[in-house]
Amino acid sequence: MIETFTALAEPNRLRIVELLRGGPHAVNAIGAALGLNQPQVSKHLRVLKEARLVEVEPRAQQRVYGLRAEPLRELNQWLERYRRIWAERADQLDELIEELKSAEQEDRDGRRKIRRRKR
Amino acid sequence: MIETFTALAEPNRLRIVELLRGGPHAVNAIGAALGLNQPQVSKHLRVLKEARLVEVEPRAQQRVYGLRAEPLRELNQWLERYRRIWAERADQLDELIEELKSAEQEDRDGRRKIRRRKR
DNA sequence: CAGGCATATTCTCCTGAAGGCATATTATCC
DNA sequence: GGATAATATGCCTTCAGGAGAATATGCCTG
Repeated sequence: MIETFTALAEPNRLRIVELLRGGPHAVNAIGAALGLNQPQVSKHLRVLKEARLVEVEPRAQQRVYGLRAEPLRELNQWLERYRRIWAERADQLDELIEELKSAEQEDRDGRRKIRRRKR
Repeated sequence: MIETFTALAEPNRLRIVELLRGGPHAVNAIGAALGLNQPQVSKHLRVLKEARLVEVEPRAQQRVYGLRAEPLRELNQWLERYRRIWAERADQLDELIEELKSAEQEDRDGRRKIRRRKR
């Protein structure tokens, strides 16, 4: 998971991935499309390959790179575990704020101190 | 998007996010749970906050951090655009390999050269 | 097999970011 | 207001990794 995030965190690498979304490309095509020189493209592709985000197919002297499904599926699964958070309309702390407001309400007729509860 | 990936690419930051999945935590609680000293926790939280992945709620002297939904939704949307790839059973290059096999088939009774097509 | 392509690798330089430690800041309690 | 707790910030050092240029490797054609 970390490796996937790391690979996608680099701007040019993300651009490469976005480009490959349209289908497999050869190295020089990627460089031409994104205005990168060839060695950097190869290096970025290496990282992406190690993260298993792309795979290669030799085509004469060219190497055609295409996206792999697996890490994207894993990313989806990871995100799935957070669905409870992003599917609900409110953020986590909104509920907490509600709690606080009720607490303040109770405090109306008492001391102004707020007790902590996290251990 | 890049900012989200960058924030999640750091191991300790990812651990913090995973921890916060269970609900909001105060800074010291995070440090205790993950074995990090306080300044690093604050710094990581700063990055996460700038990436809008977390938000703060003051609670007396403590700061309670909780996850925000928005970037996770954006991540889901981003991933959605790749659904065509990871939803299908095969990777991009598998189709290409099929093409190649047919091409070789044609070459059986001709020259052995393979024409490129990507410009 | 010589020559030319397409790609990969190596080396060096340099910037950015993470960790550790000390200190500043903010809020609470007495 | 002074002491204390919780957190944030600043400084320093270290290290990973990205860019550039040169070179190596592999493959094809004549």
